Amino acid sequence: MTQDGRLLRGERTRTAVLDQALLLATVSGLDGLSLSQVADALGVSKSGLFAHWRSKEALQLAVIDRAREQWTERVIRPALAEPAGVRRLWAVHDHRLAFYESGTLPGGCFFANAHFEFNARPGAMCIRDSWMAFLTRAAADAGDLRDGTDPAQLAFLIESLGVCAVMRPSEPAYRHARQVLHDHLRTLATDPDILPELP
Amino acid sequence: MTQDGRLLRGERTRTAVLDQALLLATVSGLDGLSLSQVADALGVSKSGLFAHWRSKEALQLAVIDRAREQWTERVIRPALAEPAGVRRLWAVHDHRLAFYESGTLPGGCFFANAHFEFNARPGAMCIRDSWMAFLTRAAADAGDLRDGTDPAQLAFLIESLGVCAVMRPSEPAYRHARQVLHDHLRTLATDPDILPELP
DNA sequence: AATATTTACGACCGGTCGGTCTTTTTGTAG
DNA sequence: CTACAAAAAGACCGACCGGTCGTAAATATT
Repeated sequence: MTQDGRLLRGERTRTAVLDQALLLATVSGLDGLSLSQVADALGVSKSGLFAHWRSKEALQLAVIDRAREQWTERVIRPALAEPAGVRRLWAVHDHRLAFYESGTLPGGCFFANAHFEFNARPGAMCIRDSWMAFLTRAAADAGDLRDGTDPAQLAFLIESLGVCAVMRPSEPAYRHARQVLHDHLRTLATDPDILPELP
Repeated sequence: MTQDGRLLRGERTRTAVLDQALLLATVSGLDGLSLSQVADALGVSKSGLFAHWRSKEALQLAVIDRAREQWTERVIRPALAEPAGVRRLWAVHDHRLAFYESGTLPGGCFFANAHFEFNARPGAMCIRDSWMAFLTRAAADAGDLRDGTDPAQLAFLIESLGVCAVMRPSEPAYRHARQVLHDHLRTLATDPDILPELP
């Protein structure tokens, strides 16, 4: 670990800028994000940002990386702590909704927003591919599902409910998103009772 | 009907501008839409647009109205042609996906895009409320569903699958979106055989 | 104390934005 | 042909955008 106060200061502002930019990006969009807005919100000068990122695009890429780290820590890691199968599938869904409910990002979900922002533009989102692959893998690795269950189809359902819930964050939406998948998993699981009960 | 050639010409360009603006709005976003882009794409001057709409906001509102008309004609009206109940619920889902598949709007779904664009900003989308109300009503009016079926929950599932399908338009996504709801409706319907078979 | 390095700032640039104003073109009617 | 009205064009404005450059302040090294 470095002890240089200059580098420490730089690292501090760098993370502060990234956090602020991530917040603003979920509100104004990754493209609608303005360097002036980010700088003003933190009380720093706009030109100072260029000492850390050579262009707006570089900052955008850093923001994406930051969002991915956050997603991994808040959703994927807790799910991997559960045993593979129906419990892990439920955990990933539940932690995802809990992350949305926490209000960490005022704009809901960074990736959903970004996906809809760029869905018709070149160089689209490749991140979501790995996310869907993760869900599909989690469904395929579930040995406690009835034979004939289509992993891709189940992954699609889980993703659907999550996206729609964050689309209009409200108590009924989160409740429905949980209820539908809970019911569905109970019909698919060979032993439905290993699922935690809904509150 | 007016016969004045001047007014006819104005009406023609007005609809042409609205069509173009709707296309661009699904790509760049309703806010990211630029009057210069719209004008250039049609080979007209930017200032000429202000003869029809006094501001960008007025044009945006007109675009929203246009999108709503299109949605009504392509999705809601064909669904209302079906008898109330499980068949109508299926029709609204199927026609919606077919509209997405037609590629009419390069950006997928205007309303989904707009919703994610403004979900964290004041004066958010009120249109989606009436859409969800329509879905919920269609589910509540279904007399051919098993007792105990929650209309709001079923509407949430239908909306989820539609949104997720347009999120990444692909053959598997559309297939999954149809398969999941088809299976689900068959388990809910008192007479599953009135549902049209999937190809 | 002097020097080098890293962070941060203020002034400034070209370009695009939404919007205004004046003028020209296009079509109707007397 | 003239008078008039609607539509469209063109020049132009202030504001904001991403980005550059020279410089000052803070920190470390010698």
